[in-house]
Amino acid sequence: MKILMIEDDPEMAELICEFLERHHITVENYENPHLGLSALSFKPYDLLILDLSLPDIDGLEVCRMVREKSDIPIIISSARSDMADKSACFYMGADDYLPKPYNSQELLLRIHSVLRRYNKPIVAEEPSSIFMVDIDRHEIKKEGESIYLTNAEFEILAYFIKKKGFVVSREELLTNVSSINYESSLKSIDVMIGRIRAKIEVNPKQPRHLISIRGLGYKLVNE
Amino acid sequence: MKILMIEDDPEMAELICEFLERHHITVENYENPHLGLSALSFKPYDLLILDLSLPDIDGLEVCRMVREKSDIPIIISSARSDMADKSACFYMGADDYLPKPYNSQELLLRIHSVLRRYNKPIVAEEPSSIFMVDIDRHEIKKEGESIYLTNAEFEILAYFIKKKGFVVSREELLTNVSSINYESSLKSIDVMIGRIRAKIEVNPKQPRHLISIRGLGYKLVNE
DNA sequence: TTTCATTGTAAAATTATTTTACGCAATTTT
DNA sequence: AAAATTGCGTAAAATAATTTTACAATGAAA
Repeated sequence: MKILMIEDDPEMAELICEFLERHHITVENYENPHLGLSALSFKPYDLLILDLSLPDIDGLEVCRMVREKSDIPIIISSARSDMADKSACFYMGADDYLPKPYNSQELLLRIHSVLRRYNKPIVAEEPSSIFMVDIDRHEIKKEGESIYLTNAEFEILAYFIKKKGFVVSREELLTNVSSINYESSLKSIDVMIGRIRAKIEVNPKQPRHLISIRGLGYKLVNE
Repeated sequence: MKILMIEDDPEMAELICEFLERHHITVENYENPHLGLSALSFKPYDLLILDLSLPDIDGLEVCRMVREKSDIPIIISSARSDMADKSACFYMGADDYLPKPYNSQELLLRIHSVLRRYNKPIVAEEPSSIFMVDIDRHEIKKEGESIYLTNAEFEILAYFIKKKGFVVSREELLTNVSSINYESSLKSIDVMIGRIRAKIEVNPKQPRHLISIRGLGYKLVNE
């Protein structure tokens, strides 16, 4: 996560840098817009924080120039907080506008929100669960990969996932999973478990996820 | 340009409506969030303005529910202007946050800015959709290639695309797709699906996009 | 009115899923 | 160590849902 900043006030720049670095964001500041622009064309950045009141070129003009060459998310900050400027920024292709003075927390919030829009989540969510259910799409993913399951298989596995590792008895499945007939024999559960294993286990002979607990039933290890 | 608003204060709603209508924006307000939500699923809107302090459900919860089903741009307005709420909004997938009181001009600005972001898929938000609908041209393209579809076929497929991979039941299609007579038998849906498959699938016998979910309906895999 | 494309119906064919049955293997109990 | 229990894998049978087919109804355009 690396941010390019163009801000001519060294104190301000220092302040922001320190704050963001504390949040594990690398910031590179250029007090001179020309240098900043050339840095942008040579190195990859995730976001640009641009001050409006710059020496030499106007910030808006910088914004336009950036937007001509790059899709990078842009947050503009400015002491001039009048409406006209604001509109102009968006017109130039900025993604957010932050009137000075602002507190650092506010900036961080905007960074997150802008990045979210670009589908670049700052903190890659690390779900510790291997299996994730999407009821609406009738889909279960194992490590992000969607696995094809029949109705009963889907419901059974979803039930196990819901149970978070607790042992589930065959009776419990029979009564709680609607797509298996509750009058069926308990044996059919075994068959279905076998089929689910064939689909979710690397080596179905030595299951690592759907574990049988002799005499009790099965449990799911979802990690 | 049509906006859905969920705002329980009738005066406030009236004010905003009038202002926006003067700017040629159609606004439909629901004072009850449930009604608003259901409107959203039945009709197409360009943007949602959501009040946080609602009766019955919390605005944040409404936001989450909307975001689960839809990509619509969301602007949240609220009298509670604390940071926590603000972050929560963005976390729930809102696109902008507008603390009350605000003047109408400010709102209009936000609307434009949010819409601008959406129309400019700077980084393709939906990185790989195979099927794209162009309602105005009554056209659906598969990987850029426009495919000829009859009215009913078009609406059905468009409906699937809108649903983003969610399972759609035959009943749902019957009631939501206007060009199929809602008195028709559910079986006709299957026939139409078959016809659509013949047009969009490489091998209609082994569909890879319009997948049937036994006992539930169908879903579209749009990638 | 005729024609043509589209939509809807119904039955047959096909296919997928669930269930049962049974033999074998593994584990536990006696 | 033998017997009993429990779990596993396979295949066949039963069931149920989907797809295909052929054709009828509809409705808009010529």
